[in-house]
Amino acid sequence: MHRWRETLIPTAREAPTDAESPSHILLSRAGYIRKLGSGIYDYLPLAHRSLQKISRIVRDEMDAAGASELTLPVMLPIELYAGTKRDVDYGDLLFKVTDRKGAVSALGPTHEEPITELTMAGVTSYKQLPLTLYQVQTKFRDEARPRSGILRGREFIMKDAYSFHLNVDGDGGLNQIYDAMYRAYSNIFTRCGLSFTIVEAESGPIGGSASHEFMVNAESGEDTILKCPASGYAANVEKCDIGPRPAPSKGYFVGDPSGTLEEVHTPGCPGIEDVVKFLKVKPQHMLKCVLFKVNSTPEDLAKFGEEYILAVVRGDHDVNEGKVKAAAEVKSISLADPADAIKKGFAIGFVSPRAAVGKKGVLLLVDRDAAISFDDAAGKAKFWVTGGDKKDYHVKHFNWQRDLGKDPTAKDDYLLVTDVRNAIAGDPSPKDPAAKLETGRGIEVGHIFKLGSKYSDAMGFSVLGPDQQKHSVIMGCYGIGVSRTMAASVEQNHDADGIIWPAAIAPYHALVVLMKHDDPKHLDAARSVAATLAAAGYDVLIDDRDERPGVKFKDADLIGLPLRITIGDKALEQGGVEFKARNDKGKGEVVPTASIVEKATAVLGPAA
RNA sequence: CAGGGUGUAGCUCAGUUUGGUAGAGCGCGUGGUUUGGGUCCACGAGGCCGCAGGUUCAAAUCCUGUCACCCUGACCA
Repeated sequence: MHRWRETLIPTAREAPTDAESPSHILLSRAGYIRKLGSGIYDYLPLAHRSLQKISRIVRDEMDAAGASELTLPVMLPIELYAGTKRDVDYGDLLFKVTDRKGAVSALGPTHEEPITELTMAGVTSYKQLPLTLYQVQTKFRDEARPRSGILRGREFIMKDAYSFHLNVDGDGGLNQIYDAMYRAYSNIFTRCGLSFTIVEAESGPIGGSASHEFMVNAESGEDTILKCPASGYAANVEKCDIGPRPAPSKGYFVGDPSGTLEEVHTPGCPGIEDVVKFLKVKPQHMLKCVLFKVNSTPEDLAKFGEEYILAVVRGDHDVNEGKVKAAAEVKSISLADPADAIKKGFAIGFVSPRAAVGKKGVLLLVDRDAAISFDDAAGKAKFWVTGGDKKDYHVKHFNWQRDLGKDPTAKDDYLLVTDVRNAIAGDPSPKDPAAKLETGRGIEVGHIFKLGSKYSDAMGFSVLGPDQQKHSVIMGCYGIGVSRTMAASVEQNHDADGIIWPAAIAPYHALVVLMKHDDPKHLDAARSVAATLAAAGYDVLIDDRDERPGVKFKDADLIGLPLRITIGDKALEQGGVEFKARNDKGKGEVVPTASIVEKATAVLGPAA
């Protein structure tokens, strides 16, 4: 039981100018967080309590899943990351500090290397596996652009877990623990009282094969997720496959032109949107051409020379980098540097599929929806607008067969029709072609990976198996953004007046509001109600400030505790207190003091 | 990293064009008033005008440099 005047809850009418997302605005206004630098925040007492509650649930479920908590250093010798080349792969994302001797340390962004380094020292036999270790700790990442308050900070609290196995399958194998973590994560976010979606995901620079993301459903989320209503399939847009799309009746690329190829002057219109406005065409009649450079190894570079990929999708679609990589069968690509590309003869901003023809080492990948000439739906030739391949020019009536500069229907290693775009709402589901994908937005709060032996191989971690042979240790890793979960909850659960906490992660369960902070009768009633609730296992904050009722009610809504109990003359005269749940619209009801715990339990659920 | 923008009181912002004693609202303190949804009144405290140079009799204001922060994109658990 705490009293408002004894703690620090600096509520404010106005949010800092730089706060834009709901969680940033509300957590700032309600006195939970304060910015100290770009992506660096103070967690004030209320935030601290909420974070502790989330952490407690996380620890509870991790322990139940057989994981053991430990604490690794935050400051790590850079050599540890050099060994797995992640000092390069992570690049500027890695914070570095230099000591007085000039030795460089990284501030841990995630701990695959140090946990492997630790484990390989003590684990030498398959008999010691499987092993799952975790920690809850502040992580550091020098984000290119921190944003949205604590949703993407440079310093944040994360639970990271790592598992070690002899095998992928079977008892004690990676798959078994991965599934256990999957269940633990589901339990964690369910217990936190959040609405979430589990999606298939790309594994990113951490690497590995399978991975799932746990997304808190929120319109303000940065990630787009797609769901199949029939099969239950859900995936991040970065990963989402598209079900079979019917080929055009005449075949890909086949069909007569819609008219004479016409060059049009489009000054200062490199983007699809600019052209759409300028020429008054619809984006679905444009071919969007995106140029990627293959990041070759020195060996590949010597063998194949510089390689480019030109991905073509319809103007209203987006290119999916992962699909481009997969289709081209290369490991790493990046958007071509414009200056570089222009030197190579690509008029960036005004590129058409023709730009890929007649150059060495350029692969042309055409999305199925872009590779048509006869529009079956419209029953006539498809009208295409695309780049003019010189600055400030586009062309109308582009026809694949007539204008590409080579026969697109001929078999050709450098031209491929495939799926290279992001899935959108309405696309056929990959798991049930009859069903249509639906979209939603989410905030990634958890991510689980099957790493395989990427790190153990890089660091030489193997154990002796029952067959007397050395085996690379198989790993999995599992992260939860603890501070991000707190912010995501606010993004998902708030209204115009403030935060609405799920009971499980609210800093306190109940706020006891004293109408007259200096009236002994009120004080006694407040203490007695608070003590009763505390005895029942609930956390209580008493607003004992010398403020007018309006201020207290506004602040109560703002800080968002699930239950508000008001001690005032009105209710006291009726022999009770006023009881109101944060998500109730009304003004509350008077309940007898004796039934407070019962009423509270109905709103909050049983005390933890 | 590219483009755009902002740094003045704890917070939100005027003042900069045209150089001349540092301003408002909220918040804070004191006194009064009010007392169930951000009362009202009076008085008061609070500023290295991001930092460093320069121009000038005089710089928040003009010039140069620099740092920090924000937005869009690129990138990203």
